[in-house]
Amino acid sequence: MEYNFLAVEKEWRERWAKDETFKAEQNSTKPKYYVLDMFPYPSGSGLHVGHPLGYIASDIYARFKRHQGFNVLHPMGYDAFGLPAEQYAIQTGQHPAITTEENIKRYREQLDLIGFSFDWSRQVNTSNPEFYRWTQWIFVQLFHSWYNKKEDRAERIQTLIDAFEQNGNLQVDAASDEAAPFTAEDWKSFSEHDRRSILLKYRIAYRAETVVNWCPALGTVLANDEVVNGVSERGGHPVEQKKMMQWSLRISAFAERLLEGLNRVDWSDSLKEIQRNWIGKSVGAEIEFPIKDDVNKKITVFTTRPDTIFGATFMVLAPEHEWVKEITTAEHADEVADYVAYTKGRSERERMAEAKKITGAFTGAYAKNPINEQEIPIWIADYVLAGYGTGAVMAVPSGDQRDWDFATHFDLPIVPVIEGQDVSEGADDRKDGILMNSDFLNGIKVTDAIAAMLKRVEQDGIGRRKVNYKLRDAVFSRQRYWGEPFPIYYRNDIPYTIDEDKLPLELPAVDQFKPTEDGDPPLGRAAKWNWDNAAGKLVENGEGHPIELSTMPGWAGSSWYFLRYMMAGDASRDEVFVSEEAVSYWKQVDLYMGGAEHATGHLLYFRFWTKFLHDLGFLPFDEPAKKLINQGMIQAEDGQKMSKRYGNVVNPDDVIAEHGADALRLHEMFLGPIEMHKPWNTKGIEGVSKFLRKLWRLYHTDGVFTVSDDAPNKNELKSIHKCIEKVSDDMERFSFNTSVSAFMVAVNELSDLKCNKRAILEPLSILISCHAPHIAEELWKKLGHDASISNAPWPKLNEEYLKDDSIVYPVSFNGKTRFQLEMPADSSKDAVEAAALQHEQAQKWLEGNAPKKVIVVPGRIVNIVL
RNA sequence: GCCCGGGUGGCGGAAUUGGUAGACGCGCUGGAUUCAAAAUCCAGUUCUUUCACGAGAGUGCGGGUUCGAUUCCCGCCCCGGGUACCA
Repeated sequence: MEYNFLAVEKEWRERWAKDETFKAEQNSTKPKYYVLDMFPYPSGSGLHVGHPLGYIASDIYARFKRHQGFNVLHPMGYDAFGLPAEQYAIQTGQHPAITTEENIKRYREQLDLIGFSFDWSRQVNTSNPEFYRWTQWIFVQLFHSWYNKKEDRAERIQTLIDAFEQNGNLQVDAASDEAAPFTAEDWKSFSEHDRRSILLKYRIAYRAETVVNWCPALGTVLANDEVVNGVSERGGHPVEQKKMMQWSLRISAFAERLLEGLNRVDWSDSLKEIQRNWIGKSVGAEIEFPIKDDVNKKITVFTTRPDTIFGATFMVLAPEHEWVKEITTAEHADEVADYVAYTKGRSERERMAEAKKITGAFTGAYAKNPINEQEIPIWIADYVLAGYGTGAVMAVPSGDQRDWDFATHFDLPIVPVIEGQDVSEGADDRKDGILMNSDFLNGIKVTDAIAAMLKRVEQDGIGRRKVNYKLRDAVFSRQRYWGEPFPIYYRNDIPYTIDEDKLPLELPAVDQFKPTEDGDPPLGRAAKWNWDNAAGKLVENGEGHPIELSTMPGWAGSSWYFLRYMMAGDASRDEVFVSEEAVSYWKQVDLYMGGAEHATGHLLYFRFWTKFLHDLGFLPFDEPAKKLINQGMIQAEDGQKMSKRYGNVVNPDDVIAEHGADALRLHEMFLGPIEMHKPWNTKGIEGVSKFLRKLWRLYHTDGVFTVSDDAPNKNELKSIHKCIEKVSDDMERFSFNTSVSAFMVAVNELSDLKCNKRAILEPLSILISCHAPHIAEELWKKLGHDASISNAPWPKLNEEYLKDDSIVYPVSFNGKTRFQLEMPADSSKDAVEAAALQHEQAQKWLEGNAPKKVIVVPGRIVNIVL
């Protein structure tokens, strides 16, 4: 009988579910191993064959770790809040909870077919109140915390209040919005309203008027990583810049630690590099330039090259800079006002599209170079960003291309300050060389000149060393329905948190999912969306206090979900977001598998929340995932992206119906290295199907299961141990494509040897069981085992069996292989050399001459140099 | 522009520390089995040249180091990803 994959796979799916084979132990003396996949957003179109690629790879590794005796946590869940379900709801009136539920059901069916070793008892669903109760709870902690720069950690807001009561805010070094200075006496005299307003500037979850990416079509704000090329990532709608009052999270306070932590995790270099660039650290100085006609007024610039200050021939302010109006002379007032109006009217898209267009206006004012008193004109231009540094730069056209372009366009002087600097065709930003035209820095190397200038700036009191980061605080509110409600109500416009024991604050019913007529978010439609704090419950609108109408963004739940999986279904699940016992046993994720597209979104926020929760003492680690692998994308066979739009989607269900789940798993791995993008290949699956049938035949004679208990011979042992060595090594390197070929080699060899011996076939089925678990379980059962193969110990390599009696040496002349020479394995170097030179073929190449040199690498090669 | 990856047969890819380039699979060619097909099995398959034995070339291109380079170094070209006035 041929292998009936349909029956076998169904049988094992059911048995694994019934026996809870992959349930992680909660109290275990075994070492733990945590394998996590990025959980999917359950979309309406279901999974295509590209989606499970990473899940298959992580599943193989999870199974391998089980064979090695680890207590493996390998969970799965759903990132269920999100825009598509809401867009669908707006169009159809169908509640997103219902469509989400249906989509989850479909996802689960598809996932189950593939034979993953997930522990479903721990599944999470971010849109479930049982889960988002804790997302809201973490938000409450973020609200009641501040960032203490002196201690370099997040702390409870009470330590800040204590500090204010003792010394006011003068001695406090916090990551905060600008707050006017006050003393302890002042603080004590403030009203509650004033105190709360001040504290809001310090909270890690704070509210502030910020310039946000507003998407009118979606009716919401978007985070920077949700905007791609000036349009929304989802839907491709135009995005404009708008000033709005929004909730933000103070991730920028963690910038340095987010950067430093990258050195302690085993993530791909490219991913770390993306995050480093996104965080964008630059070390330099702030230097003050007094204004010529008002020396008390100083413009502060940020520069990473203070050594080039003698090349600063003009100064540029962002059009939004607070002093533009004040310093502009009457003569240039109209021109400057026109330019400011022009830049305001430009959308983000236009700005990006016209990035090369050089525009600007002269203010008529001059600044004094604080080092040499030279007067330089002050311009405004939108190539200087208001939101970065100080919103003003000293322009050094000889060393900065943007300044060079600007100077060339407006005919401003360009002064080289480094010997050999060529500024005829463009700026020359060399970081080596000797300074010139630079007064006391002349003749000094760039690196030393930077140090010397920093010292001078600090001595003269005209500036300070300064580190800037590109990383902006994360806008945390969305004007949408399908997200976590903020556990916040407003008393006199001041936000207050809802008591922790009253959470979750569940999403209210609304008649429609659109914004209100007044332009309020959909939650503005809820009839009962006010809070009575004394009673601790929702009340009719008009009573109590209004509740926040925005909801949290899609990445809220995914920033901490990995912790929730650690909680088994025990009682403490309702008491804490994650218990101390659970987190001290499971600790960090050991292997995280997911797409690189989350580099600047999820993966940054996930690290940020972990650091925050660590600071507050909830977690014994501050990096969530020790190792991370980015699986590549599977493209359609035509090389395009797999998408409904192109009609080139391959559904795993169809592949499984035709070839089985084991074949799908093997084929996806066999396509190539896990991190690489690669096209799907429908034909290629025949190869792995054939392999599975051949494997089956190894255990069967004329369709009847036949295995012998005879002792294996040398060749058989060598074959299986070669496979053990190769596959064990491949597992540790996540090289799952090469292990598939190792299985094929072993099965081909054992078929040739007509081997049906238990001592060989038992370890073989264990080796294959991570990749092709269904067939392996069935063979294991036929071999007489009652228990699942998934806990069978991994076969042990015995190197004795790999050794050969003889070695075939390739003999090359001048590096070109000419013939083979078989020698006993224990032959000495000299014996190999002598045999090679005496070989009849050697004579032909030597042509009677003596070789110049003979190189013998024992066990490897012989090279004869003529 | 800048920063990361990558470039190997008709195709996907292998070669882990510098040591026989092309494992394994797909495709293709020929054969066995079969009434026929499916399935299975056997042989071949980098290119050029040769009836063949063999010989020559060959890992994007050009140089270098080395007895020996897909692997290390220098300079270019192309493809993919990230980022974009971040001073």
